[in-house]
Amino acid sequence: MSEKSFALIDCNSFYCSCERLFRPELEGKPVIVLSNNDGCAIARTTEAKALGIKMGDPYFKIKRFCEKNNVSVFSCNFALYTNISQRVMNTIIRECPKTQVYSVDEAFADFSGIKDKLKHGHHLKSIILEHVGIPVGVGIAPTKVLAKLANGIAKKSIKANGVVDLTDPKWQDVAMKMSPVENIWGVGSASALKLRNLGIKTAYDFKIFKDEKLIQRIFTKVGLQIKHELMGISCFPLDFDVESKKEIMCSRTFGKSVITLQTLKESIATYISDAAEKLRSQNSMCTEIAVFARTNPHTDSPQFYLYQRDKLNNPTGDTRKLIRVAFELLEESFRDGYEYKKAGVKLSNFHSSDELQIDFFSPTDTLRDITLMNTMDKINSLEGDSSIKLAACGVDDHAWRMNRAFKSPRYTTSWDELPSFGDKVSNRSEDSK
DNA sequence: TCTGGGGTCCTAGGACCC
DNA sequence: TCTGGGGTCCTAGGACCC
Repeated sequence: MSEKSFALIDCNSFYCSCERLFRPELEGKPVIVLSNNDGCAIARTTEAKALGIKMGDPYFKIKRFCEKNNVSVFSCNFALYTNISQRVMNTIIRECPKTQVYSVDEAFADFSGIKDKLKHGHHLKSIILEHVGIPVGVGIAPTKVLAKLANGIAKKSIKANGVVDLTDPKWQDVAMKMSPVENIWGVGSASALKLRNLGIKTAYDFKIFKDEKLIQRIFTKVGLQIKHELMGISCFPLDFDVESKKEIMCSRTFGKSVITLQTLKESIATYISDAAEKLRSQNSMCTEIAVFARTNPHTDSPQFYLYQRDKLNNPTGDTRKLIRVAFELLEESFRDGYEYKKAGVKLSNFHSSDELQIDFFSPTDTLRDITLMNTMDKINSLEGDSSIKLAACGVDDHAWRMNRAFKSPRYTTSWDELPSFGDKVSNRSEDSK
């Protein structure tokens, strides 16, 4: 049996490259793509990176700079990116049937048994460019972590011309000595700091570090697996079942703050509709639903994080039912007087479903009509009562993750502790201008 | 002073990824 | 004025059971 081998194919500045497909004249020029509501930069070409534009830079802060430096700026178009992504992935899968689609712009292909891996990598790269028009980098190695490392070099090195093969352990060591621990896939800032405190500065230092028990204790099982992957021992096999999500979330930041329950409800109804559609498309039903909304963390105002979740007695993928529960949860925790800046829903705890959907209320158009009609009554009239109990007000990993700012003392989840807004907002009944 | 023990399930918290 | 939107996994500790 031949040695295991993985190729990581990663699209260059993917969203920007998608936009460039339709604007070829932007080749070689700085381009960025903005998030929802044109909030911040979420993709930059190398030219834009070279200008110093950072991932997540708020657009209003760099707008002037972009104008001055002729940076082309695009609002995001996820429908387009998803479509282009599928074309890229299909092209890869045609060439390498054993491929794990890892994210919208990345895939791991099984390169085991391929004789001239470097040549095959170049072939993939050119065929994707030719068929879809998207430039990619290819990193080849015996483990995923090393393939990731190879990919990083492939994108940076001019000599590599987009493809790097780290099959040879000698080259692995060379690459690892060049790579600071922060660059290892799976090592974030918290772990990097701890590793540096242990005197581990490069990927190579980590590879040759002797005390595995210590690594396991400090960085858990995953940390040790990463170390083993650096040593050439594959711990993360290809996973072909990435289609099936375990959680489905839909959330948005609002352009303007939302103050009324009714406006919040309309958003939540839309999010549920989108999430439920995804749920059904993977033949799942959920038994847990969460609703959340938060105030704007980028201000000095008192912060509030509304969060409610509930378990459903019976699994469902029915939009109506989910909306009704979501509305109950929302009403239960809605606080008048707060300016909500972001809201969302999360469906989880899935059961597989064979029967599907005949009864399921899915067409988004119909739902839009309903939300536009602006009434909970309409929803209620669609089906009988629901006697679902409300969960206690709580916080979960999601709340924590939403924004670290919420860890600060100004963040409260207990209604009794809510700061008083006084006259400032008490008369407000419309959503803010 | 002494104060069962073992097992399972669930959740919050922490870390990481794109 | 204006600050993204998704995901996954692991572990400790509490609740609960016998």
